[in-house]
Amino acid sequence: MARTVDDERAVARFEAAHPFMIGLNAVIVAVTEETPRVLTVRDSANTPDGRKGVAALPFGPLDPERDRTLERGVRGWVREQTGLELGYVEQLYTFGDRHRDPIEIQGGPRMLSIAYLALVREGRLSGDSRAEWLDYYDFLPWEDRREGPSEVVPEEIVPRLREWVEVTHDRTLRETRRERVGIAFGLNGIEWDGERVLERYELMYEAGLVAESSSERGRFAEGLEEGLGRRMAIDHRRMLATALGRLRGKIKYRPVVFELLPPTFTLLQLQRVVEALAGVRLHKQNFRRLVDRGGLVEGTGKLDLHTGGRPAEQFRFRREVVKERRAPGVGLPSG
Amino acid sequence: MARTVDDERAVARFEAAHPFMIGLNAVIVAVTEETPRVLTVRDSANTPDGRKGVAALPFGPLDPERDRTLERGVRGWVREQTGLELGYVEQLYTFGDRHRDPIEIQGGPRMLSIAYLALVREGRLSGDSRAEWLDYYDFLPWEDRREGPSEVVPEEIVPRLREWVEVTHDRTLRETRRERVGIAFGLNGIEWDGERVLERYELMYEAGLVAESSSERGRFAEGLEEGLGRRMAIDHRRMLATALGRLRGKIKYRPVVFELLPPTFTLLQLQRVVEALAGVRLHKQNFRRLVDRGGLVEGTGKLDLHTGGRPAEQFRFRREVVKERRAPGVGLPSG
DNA sequence: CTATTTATGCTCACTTTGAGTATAAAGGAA
DNA sequence: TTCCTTTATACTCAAAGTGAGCATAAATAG
Repeated sequence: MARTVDDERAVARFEAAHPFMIGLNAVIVAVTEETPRVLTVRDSANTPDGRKGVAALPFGPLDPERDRTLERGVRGWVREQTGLELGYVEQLYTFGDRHRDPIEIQGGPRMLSIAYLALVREGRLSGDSRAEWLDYYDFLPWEDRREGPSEVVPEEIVPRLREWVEVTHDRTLRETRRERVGIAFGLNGIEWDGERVLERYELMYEAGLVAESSSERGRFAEGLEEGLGRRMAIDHRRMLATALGRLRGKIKYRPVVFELLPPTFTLLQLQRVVEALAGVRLHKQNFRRLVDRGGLVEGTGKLDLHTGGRPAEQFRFRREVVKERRAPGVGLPSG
Repeated sequence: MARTVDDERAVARFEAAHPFMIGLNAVIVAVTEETPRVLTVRDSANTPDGRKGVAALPFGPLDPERDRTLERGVRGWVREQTGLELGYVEQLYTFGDRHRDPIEIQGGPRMLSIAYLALVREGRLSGDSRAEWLDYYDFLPWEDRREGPSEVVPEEIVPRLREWVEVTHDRTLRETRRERVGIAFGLNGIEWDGERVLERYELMYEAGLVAESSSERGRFAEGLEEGLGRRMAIDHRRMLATALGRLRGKIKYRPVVFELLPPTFTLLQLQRVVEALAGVRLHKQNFRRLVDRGGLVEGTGKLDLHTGGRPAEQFRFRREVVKERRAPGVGLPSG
């Protein structure tokens, strides 16, 4: 083991270290009609009571023999498990805190998961398909504000979080929490920021408002038997939150939406997909001005007659835009 | 090992898998006067010839016993190795491709590195300091365009890359490469994009223009004994490139620059730090309009008399801005 | 034929940007 | 002291970009 920065102590500790297990997780996103979806599998390991099994993200081990790169590893077993061929793939985050998985406590090796974000056009699943497409917002309902702010925020989340803040003994910590809640949920004059998905989830997790919070969910969850939103295995919902936040940011400056659309589409279809991800409604005329003045799309001349009104022209993505503009995304104005 | 998504084959392969070694790397950035710096250590393991040792990023193993979270791990051994107490820390990327380290080929366990980005005010180093602050742009000279585009781009880099493109046999691959070069280096009408740091480095790596490219550097490197820019251990320069790209992006929408500045500073000092990172000069009057109209800073009333001209007011960062604006960064206009 | 629905073109006020001009307040040199 | 150089800071102005909405076009369902 010559590889290191010749720090003797480090080398020694390194070699003595327990082995790790490396898992690869994928948050695979598609949008059908107007609902964002995520590909899930059933994890019965985490429901000892023999019920159907909680939803989990597709998961696979990194096979050091086969997978020359991490990304190939992800693509490989997603193909095996679901028959899906991934297009756009990007590394999201590496989760490695101890005790992410309750079962790990019992002395097994430390578990590390590298999460990836993938975008696909929803397709039929093959493979040993225990895989299933589920509605993304079932897991994070408060993130969908297309029909206005979700009532669960003022009615359930904010009051409970406020209480959680108030009973914090340490003064500094209390103020920090108050500030975090305000920023994350857009209180006292602050605007709701669609990208702060993870901050919102983490606050709810810390306050015990989601089912994944450790067994003692505490008093703030009174009346929330199942917690808020649908639960997922281990810390997979945190990955979901991370992915959504990243995607909402990325959409603004890179033309990634097109990965989710068929080769040709109407401008309204495009808009609906963006809205589905961003979780807000957009102004139609301005949206179309943005995308075609920005050179993101070009008309094909063909019409889509199934719009329910005047036929819409079909457009396609202009790949060349990447060479022309600095940040060719779809800006997300207010509404 | 109950943890998994009940895929028998996966479980089996998982348990049979070789152990991995997990390393933590930190790209620790500071800005002194007007030069961005990175904290490095010497890695003699990679220079068998007994010379001084190539520059490397501070490196440490993840200690599963001690480090409850990855971030604590990074903070911990940076403290030990350099005496530095890190402030702002963010996870950058996980590098896990096989044979990142040439030495690994000889059959050792697979090596995975999780890289972090940290921002600090440059300080004195303690600890067993083999650590040293070096100029960031020594490693990526072409990224500094404050005095205009670096001549090395048109004189050395682009001609060699063009040749590399031209001799590509496969037609599709050749076109892809041509396009990549154009986008990354701002050719044929495309604008130079400061954030594409990694894309530029990877092209140069692939074409064999940097010393880290595998032993056979090939004909495009003729006359470049040492490769372009100063070399680093293993794939650390790739981490440097990743970090700079990320930082250049982040600076625009999060107030991270202030992590690099003293508590109070003049607007010109602030501007110089931003310019140092962005690698471009900015328009002074517009820059100051941006930061104070954006509510990023507030005057302290005190003056700095050592400006060399009229005294400048000293400002401080307005922490509250985070609660008010959606993207409180310093936009980076052209010049 | 008409009401309804979606598509698409265009206006208008307002804000943000890019680029300068002009003036102020230090120190140093003549 | 006066002038010259240097940096700070206030303002102007045109061009480009945004948020909102009005108006017209072209389908379909009764």
